[in-house]
Amino acid sequence: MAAGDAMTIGALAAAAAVGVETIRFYQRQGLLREPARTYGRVRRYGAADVSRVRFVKSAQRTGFSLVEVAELLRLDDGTHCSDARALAEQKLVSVRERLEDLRRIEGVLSRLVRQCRGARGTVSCPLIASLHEA
Amino acid sequence: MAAGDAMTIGALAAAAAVGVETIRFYQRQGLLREPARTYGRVRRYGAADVSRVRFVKSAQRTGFSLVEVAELLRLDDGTHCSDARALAEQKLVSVRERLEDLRRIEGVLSRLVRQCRGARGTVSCPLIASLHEA
DNA sequence: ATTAAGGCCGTACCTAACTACGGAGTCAAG
DNA sequence: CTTGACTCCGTAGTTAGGTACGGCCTTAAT
Repeated sequence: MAAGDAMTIGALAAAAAVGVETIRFYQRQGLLREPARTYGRVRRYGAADVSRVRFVKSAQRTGFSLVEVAELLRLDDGTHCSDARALAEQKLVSVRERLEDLRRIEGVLSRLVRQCRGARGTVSCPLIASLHEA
Repeated sequence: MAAGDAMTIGALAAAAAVGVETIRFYQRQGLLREPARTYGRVRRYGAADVSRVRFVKSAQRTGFSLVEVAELLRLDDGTHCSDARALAEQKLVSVRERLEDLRRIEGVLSRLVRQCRGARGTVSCPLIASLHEA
């Protein structure tokens, strides 16, 4: 089936590499317009819908939540670059915070593993002991 | 109230800096033993329970899930250091994976923000455009 | 005309770690 | 012996992002 202008929900899902239920879910979330239907009430999608779903997935990979993706989609007319940038800057701050957290955890964990490796004959496990103290 | 051996659930929660409901939740999860009760069926906790809740919180800050914390508590008798270490090594792997993801996101996001800042007079927003492409 | 594949819908379920609620019972102080 | 703070319990709700189900309907090909 061509990704032209008469795709079923299954074809759209395949074209965008997501599940059918994901499309229905995005619809409920307002991330995707309700498409035209056949007389039998079957949804018909077009190429623009494929782009839109791909945009959502791409934005997700870049760290945006679905609520933020919805916001980005609202700003997607070229005239709101500074608004979009503000959203990205905010996101960057929170990403950096999570990054710091994770780096701290990585540091603690790798130190503990190292101590455990060299702990032959120690009375108690350094890892467990450290969790009791902190 | 002293943190001795006749604490109510509220006193334990305060001593460990968590909510009362959190204690009940940990109980249901098997992270905390069911304590002795008064004749009126009110729970009575001791100092050991404070330590245990603090251990849980400490392990959580170190990146372990509650299921993993339960495992660590099972290993907490000094004779299972290599098991505990294996758990920590596994966790370290997943933490490093998340770190890589987050670093990638940070890179993409900071590049996009930079591009947006210098995008005076560009036709379309570099941030939005990039999400359409990727 | 039949049939198989796929679409329709509402609703429930999933993980994780809590958090909230409500009506009844308990406890300690005064 | 009353009052008010606290605790009891089971159950339901929260967030995020889906995933699954099941009974019926539409569509396309044979």
